[in-house]
Amino acid sequence: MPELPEVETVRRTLLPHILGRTICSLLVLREGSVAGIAPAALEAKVVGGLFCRAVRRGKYLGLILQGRGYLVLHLRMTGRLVVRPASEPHEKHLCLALGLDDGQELRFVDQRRFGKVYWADSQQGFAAVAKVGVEPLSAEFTPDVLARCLRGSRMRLKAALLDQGRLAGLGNIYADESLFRAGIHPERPAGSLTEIEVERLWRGIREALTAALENGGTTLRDYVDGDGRPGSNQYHLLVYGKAGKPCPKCGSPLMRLRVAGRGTVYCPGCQL
DNA sequence: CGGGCCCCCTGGTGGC
DNA sequence: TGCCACCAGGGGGCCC
Repeated sequence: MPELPEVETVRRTLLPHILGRTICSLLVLREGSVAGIAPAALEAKVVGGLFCRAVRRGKYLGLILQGRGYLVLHLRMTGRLVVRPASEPHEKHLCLALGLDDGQELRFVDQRRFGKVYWADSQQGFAAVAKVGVEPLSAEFTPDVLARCLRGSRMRLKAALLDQGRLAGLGNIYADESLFRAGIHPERPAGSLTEIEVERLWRGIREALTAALENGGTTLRDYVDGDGRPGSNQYHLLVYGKAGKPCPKCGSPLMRLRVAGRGTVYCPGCQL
């Protein structure tokens, strides 16, 4: 499940494959994967365009075509971006293929079909598609900013962390990892944290995301980077997917809850 | 405002 | 071996 560290890793690893390349063709195999624009209109926007930059906001990836706009992607659960020679057979769940001027294809493959491709004509358009809150790895994200994200909210804390309009890019894995690192219970009312707890949560979020980024993301099943390589952060997770196993801090069994419709793992001894 | 549920969707798992 | 219910979840929509 690509969250911020995975999408950022894709951005960094994909860039060398597409930078300076011109798009020669667009093949839409699954119209449902294209949102907000008709496939023919998207074709007119992208064919002839040159990749000059790639940006990320939360879990949204923006591949910038010089003087044209943003090819925006959201990978959702199982979306993958792969670069393959155009001569290679299509993947089973291929949704969209961009022919490049070096004989390669940039392919959007998505087994579960939740992923979406959008088009934005401008930076403002990109911001309107990728309408998310503060970037947790930016300098702008301070404990004070986190406090403002949570202040006055009676939502359960984990639900607030998953709310992309508040913080950009946390999904189920890193929400659990951040809360464990901070030692705070996922069901605490978001607005009930003390200043000290907000500071701990701020650090927990930063550390969980930074570690994941250093490890090239978490590969549980489907996620691979722009080179087709899995990440290794799954070997460094502290609690996600480890219900019943001993807590890495205190040894008591990790417990499982359902919060905001998501499976949630936490330590009843450490997270208060 | 927030919680709960459904939907989109496929493949893996476990029960019988 | 096969069939089937169930589960995983990002995000949007809907109702209460």
